[in-house]
Order: sequence, then C-alpha cells, then structure tokens
Amino acid sequence: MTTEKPAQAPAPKAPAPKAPDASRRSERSRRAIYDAALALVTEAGYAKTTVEGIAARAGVGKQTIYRWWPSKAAVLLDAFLDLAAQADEALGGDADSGIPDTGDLAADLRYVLRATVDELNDPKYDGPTRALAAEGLVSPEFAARMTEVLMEPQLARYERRLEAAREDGDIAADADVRIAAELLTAPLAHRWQYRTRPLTHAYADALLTHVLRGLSPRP
Amino acid sequence: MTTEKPAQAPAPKAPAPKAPDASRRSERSRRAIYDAALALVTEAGYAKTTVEGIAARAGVGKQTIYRWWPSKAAVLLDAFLDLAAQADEALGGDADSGIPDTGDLAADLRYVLRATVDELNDPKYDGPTRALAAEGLVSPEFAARMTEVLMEPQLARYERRLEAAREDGDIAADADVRIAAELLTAPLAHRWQYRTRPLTHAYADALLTHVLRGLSPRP
Amino acid sequence: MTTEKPAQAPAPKAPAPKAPDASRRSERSRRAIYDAALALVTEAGYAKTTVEGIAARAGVGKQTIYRWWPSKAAVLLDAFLDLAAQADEALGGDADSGIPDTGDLAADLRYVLRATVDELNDPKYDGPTRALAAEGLVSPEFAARMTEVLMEPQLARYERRLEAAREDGDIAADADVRIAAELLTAPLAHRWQYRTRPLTHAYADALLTHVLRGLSPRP
Amino acid sequence: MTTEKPAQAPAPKAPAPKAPDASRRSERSRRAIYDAALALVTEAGYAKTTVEGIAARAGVGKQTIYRWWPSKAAVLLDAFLDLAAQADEALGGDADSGIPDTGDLAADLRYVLRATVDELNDPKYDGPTRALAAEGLVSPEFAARMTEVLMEPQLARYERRLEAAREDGDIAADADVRIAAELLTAPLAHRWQYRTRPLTHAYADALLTHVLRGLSPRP
DNA sequence: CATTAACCGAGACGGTACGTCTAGTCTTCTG
DNA sequence: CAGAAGACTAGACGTACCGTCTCGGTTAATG
Repeated sequence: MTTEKPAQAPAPKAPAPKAPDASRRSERSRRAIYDAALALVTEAGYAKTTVEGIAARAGVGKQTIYRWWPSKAAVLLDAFLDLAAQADEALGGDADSGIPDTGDLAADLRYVLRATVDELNDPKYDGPTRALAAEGLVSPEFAARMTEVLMEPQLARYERRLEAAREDGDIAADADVRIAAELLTAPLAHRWQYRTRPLTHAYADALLTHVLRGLSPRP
Repeated sequence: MTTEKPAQAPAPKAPAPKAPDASRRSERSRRAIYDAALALVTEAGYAKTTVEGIAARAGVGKQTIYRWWPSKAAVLLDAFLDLAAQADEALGGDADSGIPDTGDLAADLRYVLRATVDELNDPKYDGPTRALAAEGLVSPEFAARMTEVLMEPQLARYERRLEAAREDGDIAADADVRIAAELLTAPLAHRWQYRTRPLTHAYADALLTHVLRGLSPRP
Repeated sequence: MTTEKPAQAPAPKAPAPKAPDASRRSERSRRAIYDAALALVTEAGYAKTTVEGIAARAGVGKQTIYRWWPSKAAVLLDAFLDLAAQADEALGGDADSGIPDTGDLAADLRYVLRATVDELNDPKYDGPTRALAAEGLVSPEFAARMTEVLMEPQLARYERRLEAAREDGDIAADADVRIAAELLTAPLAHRWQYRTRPLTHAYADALLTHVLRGLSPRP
Repeated sequence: MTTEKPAQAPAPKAPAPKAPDASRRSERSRRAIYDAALALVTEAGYAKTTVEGIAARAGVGKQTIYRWWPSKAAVLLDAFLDLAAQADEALGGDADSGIPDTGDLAADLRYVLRATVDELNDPKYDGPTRALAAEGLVSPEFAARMTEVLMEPQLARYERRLEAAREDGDIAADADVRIAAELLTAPLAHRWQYRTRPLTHAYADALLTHVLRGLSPRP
C-alpha cells in the first residue's frame, strides 16, 4: 500500500480558485491531523468527529485542514492510508507485496484471511474503516476514490494469487478469479459490517473451505 | 417481510417522562413522513436529508417526528420497512413467503438473485438502502435493529431453501447453509456498496454457478 | 426618548426571505442580550465585542441574535435606546418631555448641557455611545437610523425650547434656532469624541455664555 | 500640515525585539501601500478594507505592512497625512501656513470654512476621514495621535487668526478664542459626521454669521 | 568585488469570529 | 391533548482575516 499524498491536481485551469504551495506544507501539521483524526474516530465515532475537533486536538487551525482536504472524510481516508502504509512498512519491508505464494494455496489464503479477520476486529482499524465505508455509501465520488485506492488493490492481490494457482493447476481452468476473490472477501466484510455473526478465524477457515471446494479442478 | 410499526415500547414504567398515546396518532402524518423521508433521501441523498426537511415536506411539525422516532435513521428504517411491506403486498399476496421451491435449486436461486440485482439497481430502493447501511455502520444499536428486521430474515430465507435442497440431496450433506447463504448475497452487496463493478444479471448468474459448484454433493 | 422596538418591517413581499413571529419572541432573551451587549462594550470596547461573545454572555444561541438583528451595531443601538428609555422612565416619568421651560433660558440650557456633560463622562453611556458613533461613521444606513432615533430628537428638543424663547423675545427674532441648537451641542460632542480638552461643567457654562451672546436680541 | 513620516521610535532599548532599518526601506512599497489603502477605503469602506487587501492591491507582502505599522488604522493615518501634505504642497507652496489674514476677519473665515465644506464633501477625503474618526472613537491611543497631528493643528490655526483679530479689536476682548474656534468647526464636523443636514456653503456662511455676532466687541 | 545582512513578495501557519445551518427541546396556538 | 408552527439553546459548518512565521530572491552597504 502506498502513501498517496492528497494531490489536489494543480491543473493549470484558467479560473483556478486556489492552489496552495505543497512544497511549503507543514509535515508536522499533517501528521498531527492524521493522528487526531484517527484517535477521534476511534474514541468517539465518526458522527461525533468534527473538523473543529480534529483541528483542536491536532493543535492546528481549521483552515490548515480545509486548505488541504475538502472534507473530514478525505482527511480520514488519507489518515487511514498513511496508517496502512506505516503498518506495511513495519511488517513486510516493501509495501503492498501481495499475498504470499508458498505453493500451498489453501495455507496462503488462510493466512491472509485470518489476518484480515484480526484487522477488522482491531479497534484501531475498525473505527476508521467503518467511517470510510459509511461515507462511501453516501457519496459516490468518495466511494470511487476509496475503491480505487483501497478495495481494488486488495481484490487485485487475491486475483493475482489465484491466477498463479490456476497456472499451477491448483484451481479449475474455467474459474473466474475475480468472482473467487469476491467470494473470499465479501462475506467477511458483510459479517463485519452488519455484525450478524462473530468474525473469527474458524469462520474464515470454513469460508475458505467452501470457496476452494467450488474452485477445485474437476476430473 | 412484516410491517413492524414503530412500537417504541410503551411499557408503562412508573417515572416514564414521555409516553405518547399511540391510539391518537395521526395516520395521515405518519404516511406523509414516510413519503417525505424516502423522497428526500432518494432525491438529495442521506447527508442532505434533515429532520427539518422531512417535517417541512411532510407538512408536519418537527415535534411530531421527535415524538415517535429517536432519529432520522429510525424514521427511514420504518419508512423503508413500510415500502417493502407495500411491495410484498402488491406482489405476492401474503408477505415474506420465502424463496420459491420448484424443485430446481439453481433456477430458484437464479430467480431471487436476479430480483435482488434489480432491486439494488432501482433508485427507489438504492437511496434508502444506502442510508440505512451507512447509519448501521456508524451506530451499533441501529445496526442491531436493522440486522434483526432486514438482514437476518433475508439470510434465513436462503438458509431455509438450502436446507430443503440438502434434504433433497441437491447439495452436499456437510455444506454449511449459513455460509452458503452469505456466499450468495455478500458479493452482490459488496459490488453494490462499493460500485467496484457493474451489478448485472450475468454477474448474478456467474456468482451462482461458482457457489453451487462448491456445494454440489460429491460422489 | 421612546423605546422603538426593532420593527423589521413584516412587509408581505412575495419572496420574503424570512419573517420571525415577533409575538412569540422571548422577552427574557431580549433583555439578556441588551445587558450583555452593553456590559461587553463598556468593559472590553466595541472592537473586542463580538456577536458570539454577546450570545455566550447572555446565555443565548447565536441564531437568536441573528434572527432579530442584522448586526452587532443594530443590537447595540436597540440596547442603548432601551437603556435611555429606562433612564427617562426612572427620572421624569413620561419620557421625552423636552427641555424644561422655567422662563429662564440660560438656566434651562445650563441645566441640560451640564446633564449632557455628566452623561458623556459616565462610562455606562460613553462606551455604547462611542460604538454607535463609530458604526455610524462607517455605515451610512446605520447613521441614518441613528440620526433618526437619536440625534434629531435631541436637536429638536433644543429647537423647541429656543423657539419658545424667541417668541418670548429672549433671543433675536432673526436667529436660526437650528444653528443655535448645533452651536450648543456640537462642540460638546466634539470635545467628547476627540478628547481634545476635558469636558466639564465649566466648559459647558462658558460655551453657553458665548452662544447666548450671539443670540441675544439687538436693540 | 506636516508630513510626519511614521517614525516608530527606534529607541535603542536593550531587548528590542524588532528594529527595522528605516534607511533601507522601500519607498516604492510605501507609496503603493498608501495608494492602495486610500483607494480601498474610498471604494469599499473602512470595514471592508483589510490589511490583506491592501497588501494584495499594493503588490506587497503582508509583512511589509506589519513591519512598519501596527495596524491598518495607522497605515491609513499616514496615508492621509501624506495625501494632505501633497495637497498642501500642490496648493500653497509651503505647507501649513495657517488661515489668511487680509484684515477682513469675516472674509478670511468664510474662505476657510467654505474650503473645509468642499473638502468634507470630496469623496477622496470623506472616506479616509471617516475611517480615521471611527478608529479614534474606539481607540483612545489612536485618538490621541490623531488629535495631535490633525485636530489640534487645525484648531490652533483658527485660534491664531482669532487672537490676531482680538488684538485688532475685531472681536470682544473677553472672548475665548478656543471656544470660538470650536464653535466654528464643531457644527460643521457634526453635520458631516451624522449627515443630519446637507453641508453647504450657505450653511457655512450662516454658521459664521451667528458665531461672529456672539464675538463682536460690545460698546 | 564578493560577502552578507535585511528588506522584499509570497503565502502557510495557529487562531478568532463571522453568518448559516441543523439538532433536539420547549412553547403557543388551533382543531 | 395531538399536532402544526416555529422560537429557543447549542454548536459545527466552511470562509475570511488576523498577526506571526518561514521561504527564496533581490538589493545595498561593507570588508
């Protein structure tokens, strides 16, 4: 996962309303804003998180937020991407390396699905993730950006691993890797989102079993 | 699907500070509020829908809303349930009859999955559904109520049909019908929510094929 | 001096932006706002007096101020008129009775000029008066309203008394009572405003002597 | 009227936190700032004139203003003094020469009072003058400086001319020239400030007549 | 003649207040 | 007494300026 700094397209349109000079931006403030935003969402929830609250907690003027982001959701998305980038860096070294390929498809998928379960159960991620999902539900533009930088890259990782498995003959030649990727992740996301049932490693394993059974090559 | 009128437990507690007399409630106002809420959410989106706006559009005092519902989300949930009940009534006659059982599992599931796709693509349902989902993401209490009256009943219908199929030997004896139900609905919901890919009948069919392949009884 | 409640012309124009119902207005809030506004201007000065500050001190929502007044200056004008009305009521009984007429013009004018000096030296009046004058300097509309309800009525009182004096033969028949009124009040106001010299009873007396000398009937 | 360049006492205090080197000051910027300040006040009014606006219009950094002046009012005062100095220079040659003394007191005063009326009616002076007066009403320190460089010098000119008149026996020996000066200027200023009545030459003449009548030597 | 100090335009920063909007409560009047 | 109407307290919104603080880039006087 890459950091993806805001990038307010400095397209040289004629009646450009504003264009802050990104090179003079305060890194200190940016970090403080990320930390404050994540903390507030986790502690108080998205609805009670306000731009004013973030600014106050970060020790920053409100305008410094509005100068660089169009909404609190955008702040939170960048904050979350930053958090994820940090986590990746701490763990793997090079970011976004994809799903491991040990040759054992079931084991590899079990590993990442269990990790996903753990992440969704971790309050540090749960709060911000819910906030982003809620905003995406309500704003198509935001959903588009979110899908682009979060959902698609994640699904693509599964697709790549499954593609490799197909080439190895581990799954049926006519299996649709995109659908397979969705079958692996959507039910997890669904349980997390609606809390219909507890989200456990056992569930992830059972889910995996059912999906792989449908993918296995036929004689 | 049952209508589920509001029913803010009028439990006769001793020091109840409020207990509006439901028998004197204005049916006219209730309907107007439902219509206004659904219309506003559909037209302007959840974020721009306000309690004041609903009241004004319904030609109703704000207090009339706050007297009977705790939040705009609750209004919308009731409005949506009412809408669904009306639709059921118009269609099937008796509501909530479950998934048809013609003996052909694939055909039955294809029928309901396609119907679900159509519903999710219908603006009349899309707006309110997104609003409810967004609220549920942010408020656990609301999510609980929503799950109880919307998600679980829907999943239960799939479970019942799959259970019947298992008894008929149409699917493997050791298949988990709950997981199967989630495999059928969650990917649909996921595509709808994040708009990662278009939501079509073809997709529903492909999804069904993959899931059934995993469920089929083995020799 | 009369109270002059705001009176935002409820003219029934077609696209009326808003028209709060004055009959349902909270008298308690109105009084609290007046008190807070006067206190803040007196204590902290006009520049540091803010609408938010007035609202906070009055224990009132900001909107309650904006609902009834277009600006802090307008609030202050009404507050000042109210203060003056109260003072009149406490003193004379019926308000706005004019300059006394004991038959002795010099004595009558000396009395009111000294009273004016005392008032201008009283911090309770000084602060608000400076604020109003400053606003009037900068906003012609505000100046017009201020002149109408404050300056002209005051000058008219002098004119009436001087007119009576002329009829009695106490001043020259060809004297211009308007100019005479201005000669009596403007220098006082000037010293007060620019603080060029102390504003004392002795000064008022000397001023009066010089003006009356010019007005006295010639043989 | 003297030019009075800023001169923020560069007193060599020990821990002086700031002491810009006036000798290296950009004359170009100073002029641009004066022009911008006067233009903005005249065009948009004092309230809508901002330091940022002046800086932008002058093509100058904000800091260049704050380096040399403590507030926008101070900028405007200097700009106004500069304007007046320029006008004096254009007219008389040597500045601040005082009221003419042709031997005819009435004619001399009529001349300057009419000139004052013209100046107060000239938008070029009206805007800035109102701004300065408004600021002086609200800030005693600013009023003091303004009085010192503007009001007192002006009144002193009248006092000097009237003193000369007294020595010539043109006015009563016991007349107070200070009060006389105020009687001539304050009513003019009052009408200008509150716009109670139009400010015309006829008014100036009538005012002069009334005042001189009071000053004339008695038998 | 190069060095160097500081003024300059520019504008990001932490803040405060603006005037608007909505939430949720309270009050008044009508059917 | 339910309901329509809407004023009330409260507080977040997004904008505009404040006055301070860098940041490079010219100048100007000095060493």
